[in-house]
Amino acid sequence: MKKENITIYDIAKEANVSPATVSRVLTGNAKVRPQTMRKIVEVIEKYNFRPNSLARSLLYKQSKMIGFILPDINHPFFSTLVQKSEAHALELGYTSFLCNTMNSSENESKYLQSLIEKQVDGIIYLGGRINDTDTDEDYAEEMKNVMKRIPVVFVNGQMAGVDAHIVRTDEESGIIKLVELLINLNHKKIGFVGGLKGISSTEVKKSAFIKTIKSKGLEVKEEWVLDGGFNIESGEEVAAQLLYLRERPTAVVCVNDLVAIGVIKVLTKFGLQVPENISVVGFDDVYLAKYYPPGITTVSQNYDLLGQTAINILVDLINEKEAEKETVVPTSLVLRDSCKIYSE
Amino acid sequence: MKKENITIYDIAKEANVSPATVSRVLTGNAKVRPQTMRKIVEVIEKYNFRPNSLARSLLYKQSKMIGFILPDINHPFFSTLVQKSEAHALELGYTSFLCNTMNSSENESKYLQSLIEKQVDGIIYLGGRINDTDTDEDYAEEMKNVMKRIPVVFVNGQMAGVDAHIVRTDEESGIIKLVELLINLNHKKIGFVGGLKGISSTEVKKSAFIKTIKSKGLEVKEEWVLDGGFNIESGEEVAAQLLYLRERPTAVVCVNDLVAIGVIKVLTKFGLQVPENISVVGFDDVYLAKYYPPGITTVSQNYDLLGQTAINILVDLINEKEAEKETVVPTSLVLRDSCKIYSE
DNA sequence: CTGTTAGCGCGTTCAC
DNA sequence: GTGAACGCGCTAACAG
Repeated sequence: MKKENITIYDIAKEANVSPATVSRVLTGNAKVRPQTMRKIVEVIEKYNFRPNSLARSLLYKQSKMIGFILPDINHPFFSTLVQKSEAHALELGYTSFLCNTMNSSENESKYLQSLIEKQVDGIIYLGGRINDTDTDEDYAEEMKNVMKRIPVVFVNGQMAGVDAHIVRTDEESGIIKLVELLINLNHKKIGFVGGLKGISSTEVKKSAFIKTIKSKGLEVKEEWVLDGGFNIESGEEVAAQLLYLRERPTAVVCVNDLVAIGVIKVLTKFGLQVPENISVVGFDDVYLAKYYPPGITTVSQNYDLLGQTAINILVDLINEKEAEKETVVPTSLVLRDSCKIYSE
Repeated sequence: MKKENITIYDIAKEANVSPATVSRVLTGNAKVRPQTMRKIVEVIEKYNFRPNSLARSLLYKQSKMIGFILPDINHPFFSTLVQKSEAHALELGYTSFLCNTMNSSENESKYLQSLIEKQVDGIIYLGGRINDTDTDEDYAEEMKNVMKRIPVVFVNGQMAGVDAHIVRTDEESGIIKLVELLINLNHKKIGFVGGLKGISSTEVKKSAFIKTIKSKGLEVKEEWVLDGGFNIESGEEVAAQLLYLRERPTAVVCVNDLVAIGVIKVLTKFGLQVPENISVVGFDDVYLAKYYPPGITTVSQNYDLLGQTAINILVDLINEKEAEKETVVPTSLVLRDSCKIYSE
């Protein structure tokens, strides 16, 4: 089990210098005579020596690692966001630790503990309990405890009573853009489908939807507002419900692109063409949205900006600099072919 | 910058015991009087103390971390595989470090060094240079150096001259199943599209394709075998080429599902219905394959088994147990609606 | 059952 | 410009 590691002592001995000198060439923190330096570098390369970052972190009290907490890396929204964030973190000298909670609060707690033990310098919270509208007391307590020791940034989430730094997509204005688009396209019967009660993103979107519809003097039919979930299956189920309706909406806003895909799939299957017979729009601009026929009109999350901002704020916090308490990242409308002008 | 960490010394002092005793209750490696134990646990909870795993790893010479090297977490094949593998690793007590190389060999080298410095116990190589058919000398050398210190498992890849433990999907038999299916459906003009020359997966699949076609007494037309890449865009481009042909194949085997999606998209756009006018099959059984209309017939990679096997072998190597040098994971045909019987 | 001590690998004083 | 010594937080070994 015990690995025989090469250490600076071995290097020092072979190069006839002290470990301290080896350390100096490693860090570059002090001057070393070129000749000595050359010799040391030579030995280092000979043995392919790499300093043990564990030891270094122990000493510095800095691990140069950040933890990511997210529900599921398999969801394109998260995989894209993670990829962008991670790349930016790497540029800033941080490596990333991914924690897929698989929507289990238990896992979430375990991972949180694990990240603390691993001495990560900060945590990016992409999803999980920060998405619940009703904050669980115990979780909030746990979160506060974590935050006492480690800087945390919430992305698109929040917790009641937890005073965290937040970076969030402007979901409200995104939905408004979508609804206004549909209204401008002459739609008067518009539905909102997918998402779950109690998940903040759903609530934010839904109320933005209702507000906009009403402000335009249109009606929000209860049967056109259908809960579901966030994946393709949810969209399929919700579409089935849509089909049962005596009076169907002429356009549907979906909580995200995956739901939109599910909706389009089932609607099409049963003979309702999108956008000819019904318009459907999504949210997120997942890469699929572009490819799924007919191409889904949606709102882009601005992954790059969202990820970079989150990392920048976290790093500022790590370095004990001031940072914006709440940053709102704008969205942009992406026009594709899943909606069209409504005409009787 | 310096964080004031709570240590076992603080706990020990407060509980009027020695650090060693605190350590004993932490590890459970020795008996402690219940009364003492209770007191210690109490103090630990009071301060919400967590042991520093960096220090522990330094001592044990084991980090309980594994590194994953992969091209891009945003590709559903990798995100699924990672998710399955990671979950299994976690069950075995290992946490995972993801390294997205973004198809850059430079990043790959950097990450490799970083993983060594971080003292990961093992590395799972999901993709990157192990997918090249022509092995670069320097990379092979670097890899061998890494493997001298850390166990490595290659998933669906290999390097000439590098004697690694390998877990791989039986791509050959997968392709054979696909081609035989098409032939049984009466197709006589079959193409193979996507993938890149010099990438082993492509070469394996392509030669399995050619072999099978020939063994059935059919012809392999050169213009029906088109290189491309591995994403949806590649599929689109390749489909455009297909459209130019005077004589088109009646069925196309794609190097993977994403390419199949791109192909179907463009073909459909230009009026060729799938499967009515042309049959298209993919590979991987990415979750999209199920949803992308008309539902793509493909070969499933058996992600669970692939991931678990890789982790099991790696962990065996870490524990210096014997392990299979090469494990082949079977595939299974997934029938959906993107191909049908050919009739003149 | 419990305390003392040493050392994992490294970097940073402080002398020289 | 270089070396000796200490300490980061933890646990195993050895006494008691």
